Amino acid sequence: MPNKGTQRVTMKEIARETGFSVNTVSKALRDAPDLSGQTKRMIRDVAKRLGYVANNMASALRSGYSSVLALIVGDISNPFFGILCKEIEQQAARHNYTVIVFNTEEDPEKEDRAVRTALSQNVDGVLLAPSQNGAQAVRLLQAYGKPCVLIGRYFADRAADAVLYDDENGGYLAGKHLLECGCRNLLMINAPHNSSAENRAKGFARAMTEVPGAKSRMLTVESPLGGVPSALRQAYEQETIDGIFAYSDLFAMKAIWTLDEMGVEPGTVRIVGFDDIQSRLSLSMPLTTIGAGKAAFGQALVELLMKRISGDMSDFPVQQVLPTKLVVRKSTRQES
Amino acid sequence: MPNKGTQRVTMKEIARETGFSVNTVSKALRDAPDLSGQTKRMIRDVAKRLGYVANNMASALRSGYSSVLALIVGDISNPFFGILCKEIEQQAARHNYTVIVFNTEEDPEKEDRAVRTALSQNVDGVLLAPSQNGAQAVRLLQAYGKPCVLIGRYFADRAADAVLYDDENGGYLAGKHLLECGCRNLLMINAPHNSSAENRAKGFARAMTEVPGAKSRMLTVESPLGGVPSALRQAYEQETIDGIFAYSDLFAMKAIWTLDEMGVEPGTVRIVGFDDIQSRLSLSMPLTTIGAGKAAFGQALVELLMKRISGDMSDFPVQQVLPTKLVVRKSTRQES
DNA sequence: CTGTTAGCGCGTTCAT
DNA sequence: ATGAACGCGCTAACAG
Repeated sequence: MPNKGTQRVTMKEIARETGFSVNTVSKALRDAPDLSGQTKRMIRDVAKRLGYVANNMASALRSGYSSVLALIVGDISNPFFGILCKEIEQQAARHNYTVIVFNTEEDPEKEDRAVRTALSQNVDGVLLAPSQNGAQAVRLLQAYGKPCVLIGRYFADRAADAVLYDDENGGYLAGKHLLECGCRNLLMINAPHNSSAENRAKGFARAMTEVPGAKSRMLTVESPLGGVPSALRQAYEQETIDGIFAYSDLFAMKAIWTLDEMGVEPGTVRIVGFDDIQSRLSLSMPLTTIGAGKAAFGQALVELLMKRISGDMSDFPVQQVLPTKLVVRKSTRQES
Repeated sequence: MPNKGTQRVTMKEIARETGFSVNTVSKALRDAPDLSGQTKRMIRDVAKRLGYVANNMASALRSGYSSVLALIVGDISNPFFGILCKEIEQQAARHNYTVIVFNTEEDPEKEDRAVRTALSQNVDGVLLAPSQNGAQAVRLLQAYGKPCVLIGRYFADRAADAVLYDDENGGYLAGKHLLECGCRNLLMINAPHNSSAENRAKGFARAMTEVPGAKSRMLTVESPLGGVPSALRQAYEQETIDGIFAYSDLFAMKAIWTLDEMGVEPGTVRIVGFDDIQSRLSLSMPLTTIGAGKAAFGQALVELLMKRISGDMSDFPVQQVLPTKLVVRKSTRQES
């Protein structure tokens, strides 16, 4: 076992080198207010010279704060979460925090393991995109008094903090846009039961009521997308479709490609997605979508969690809602 | 400060509850070989009943092993790294390891900070996708004796472990395929100076030598992709182009969309990318590409790092190369 | 098989 | 303004 992981240079050595006590070294490096500037400077110079790197485990063990957050999502390779992960990591870094990532695959057991591992790592807080059964994970975290903010979803009891998109409005904007494009036979391809899927469907349905003669159906497809092609083929054969609202941009792209493979003339079916991942990926998808700021989202998540960690907040759960807006691209424009 | 992050239940309490010493509890929970099965079972039952969660910081402080890895990449929101991150997280979990993520934005300063933070978190090892100046980060890690495996790139001295794709062969396959499609005026859109970009270009150039009359140019574009459109427009105006080999699928998609915006007839220019991100993202990009297994890549990275951590390996640096293959899709097929 | 002793590196508390 | 003593929770090394 050659690499013991232990730091080479410790405060003890800096103390020996400078003649001060370990305690004084500790204070100097943390910029405590009751030390002379000269002492601080000297100690820091020596620390730098020796290549001192703080041992966060020791500091965490003693202080009770680890400066680590957990990010628990279904699938970090999903571009939406990838973008979000980056924003979160950067916001966390601003607060001198580090981020551990877990994938749950939407599997309650893996989610549970992720939460336990996070607790075991003494994370100061958790950002959780819960699976359908995620309420259990939330209860576990709450039982351990660990601050937790939900990502984009909430549960019926609304007992946990959450940062959300205005899904209902997003769904409404999507439906309204498709109707304004002249579509009358609409299909929503939705994800399975969760709060954001429900609200998007609700807003979409509301838009439908505003135009007489508009017909719409809904199709629910298991993530991860495997079911889109067959479901869409079936729906398309049953009845004509001239507009699709998809739960996410990934669903929408799958739909576009499926229609292409089915030989449907481009421009026949207008499509709207959700998330606007393309604006950040340079993926160049010409897809109309419901945009929702991901930088603001990540920032809101981290800020809320930080407030919970520092404890300067009332104990009532907070659900913060971020606005959504329509972004028009080629997938709903007339093919000329 | 209401949440001290400290675990509620400690080994001490389990010891009190069971009548055993703290040490015996520790051994039982770690499944040490020198305890009676009965004792172990009893202790574990009590631990479970009390909801015990191990405190990994304390364990790490004492043992010198944190069971944490650092993953340092340019941009985790890049789908390639998103997919890789997921693979790595899952492989790490198999070894009871946890992954901390850092984004460097290809900025040497951020890269340096990431390495220092990782050291400070006592990670047992680092997986690093180095920036152009990343050799410095590697030296820092080596100076601290911290195991490190490079992701997809290496430096001239080859002094660090690395897992690589067979970039040279990938470039060759791409070039050969375009030539076989009948293209004779080729363009490679490459990323700035790094080992994988160079090797892809080398293989591509080799393919060009095999067909008399084939003409090819190379264009180098700064990541993150911003420059592709203008560079491509300029190149296209200068001279005719009937085939493009792009450094990555992201570059390729940007190129496709740019050509579309330029009003170039679809099918006029055949395009080959690199990475095959679409097979994993369900992104449904009909893009011919050089495929390179990402599951195998993640696994090789983690396995190699684990071997370094456990120390059962010779000290010579290892460069492991994974095969690449051609994946033909619509972007190089004849538009009928 | 089980208990005792010691200490990982640091922060807190109190004394000076 | 600085230092000494103590302990965070756990594991290593030994003793029995």
